[in-house]
Amino acid sequence: MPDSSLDQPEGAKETLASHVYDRLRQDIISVVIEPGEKLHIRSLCERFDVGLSPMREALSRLSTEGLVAQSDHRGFAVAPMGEQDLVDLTRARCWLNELAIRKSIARGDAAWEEQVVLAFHRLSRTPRFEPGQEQERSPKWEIAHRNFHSSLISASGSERIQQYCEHLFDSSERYRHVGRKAGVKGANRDKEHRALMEAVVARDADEAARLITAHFERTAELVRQVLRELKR
Amino acid sequence: MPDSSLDQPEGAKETLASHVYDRLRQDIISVVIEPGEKLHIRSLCERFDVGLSPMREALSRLSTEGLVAQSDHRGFAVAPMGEQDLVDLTRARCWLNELAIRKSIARGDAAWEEQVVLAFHRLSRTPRFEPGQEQERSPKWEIAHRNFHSSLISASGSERIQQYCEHLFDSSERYRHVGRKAGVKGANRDKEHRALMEAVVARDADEAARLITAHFERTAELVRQVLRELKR
DNA sequence: GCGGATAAAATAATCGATTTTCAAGTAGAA
DNA sequence: TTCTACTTGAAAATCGATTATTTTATCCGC
Repeated sequence: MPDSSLDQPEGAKETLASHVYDRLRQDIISVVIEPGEKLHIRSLCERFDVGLSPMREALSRLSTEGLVAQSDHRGFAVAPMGEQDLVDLTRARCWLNELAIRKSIARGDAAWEEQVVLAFHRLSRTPRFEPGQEQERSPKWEIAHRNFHSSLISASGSERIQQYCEHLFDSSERYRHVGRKAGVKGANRDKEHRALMEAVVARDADEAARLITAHFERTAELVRQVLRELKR
Repeated sequence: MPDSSLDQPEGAKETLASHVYDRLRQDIISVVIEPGEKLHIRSLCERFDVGLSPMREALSRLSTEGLVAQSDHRGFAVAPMGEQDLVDLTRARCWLNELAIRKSIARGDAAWEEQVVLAFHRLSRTPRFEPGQEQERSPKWEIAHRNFHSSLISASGSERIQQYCEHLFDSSERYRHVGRKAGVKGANRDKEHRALMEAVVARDADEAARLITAHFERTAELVRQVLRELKR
């Protein structure tokens, strides 16, 4: 029985805990659940139709990851979001990705270069929205976007650095979703991606570093404005 | 209220899960449990005298942290160690700490400087070994050591970057313990720490970056040799 | 003897009842 | 009225039994 990702992607193999972890994680990142919201275990169990143990395990994992805040004997809550946190996150993201892309350009071979070009191509060919629903971003686009950014730094020479970058990417995704919900458009995102790809092909580390930082800071700036308005 | 790690770390407040997490974590970092060793839940429950749920929760947290490897339906095992992993880890550590110390020197104020000086002083005043047992490193020294390295990067401007650095520090601690067990001496470690402190006070970013990288690479080199011999 | 299928044992994952803990609300005293 | 001590209800944490899965052992047919 090959698991067909159509009917039951979370079919037979995975553990319930893993499954529920993925689902809850997605809900938090997509801001389906509000930041700061209390996570009552019982309600979650009901919602996902599992027992306490797997639910608890999922929450534990998410809490070491920083998406959920845990305090002993007082349960779990979705990690709060705020302007200060966004500043912290954006800095870490800029610095780490700049570092990683420089190292990648220095160490990456032709195969890496091709990987970046390919990832860019796929991203540019993926529509940002599903033909039906214009307000929800296409999951396919999100995956392609993720892959593109991942490819840029995949030759850095340290698996861990990449892991950290991906972790930061996911954390940012939460903020991007807040922006999207408020109607912020990433207007010339495509152009920025193209420029990044071209800098890689040209092996221009300084330019790539400049671009990636600008790319992140521009997005963060848009979200910051939304956060300011929400607070009022 | 500094933690009373002497009398009763497992006071009244913590949950069992948190407590057992701390204990197991320490055992893994100190290489009391061999890398790669299978972690049979039942045995662990017996060992720490808790039920399955808290044990499972502790293991879950450790697995997102990377100290324990989890595979669905096949249980948990201590994360393996190897030369390749050490290379990856050391690179990440050098790059991230260099970055963080540069940012700290650029942004840190006088208070930060004083903090570094103080942390160094305390470290230099802490004996590396407990007067009785010469082969086990003093926990107090380890804490002071950790604090010193933490202080160096505490003005970087991003909480997350610091968290990553501390995470890497802990991962390295495992390798250092392997070295220590094999009788490797960190001969002029003290001198290196002093030089780092002085570079900070002199606000010499290039020198500090050079020193921190050298510091990590030297330690890694010693451990690498031990790993080579163990493999044979 | 060897390889593949089947059965048995071991171990992980899950559930739901039970225990423990926290905190909001209430009553009594100053 | 205000403060403290007690009560009580809600929620989290834990346990041990049960279920599902993997791994090991065994048995036949070749």
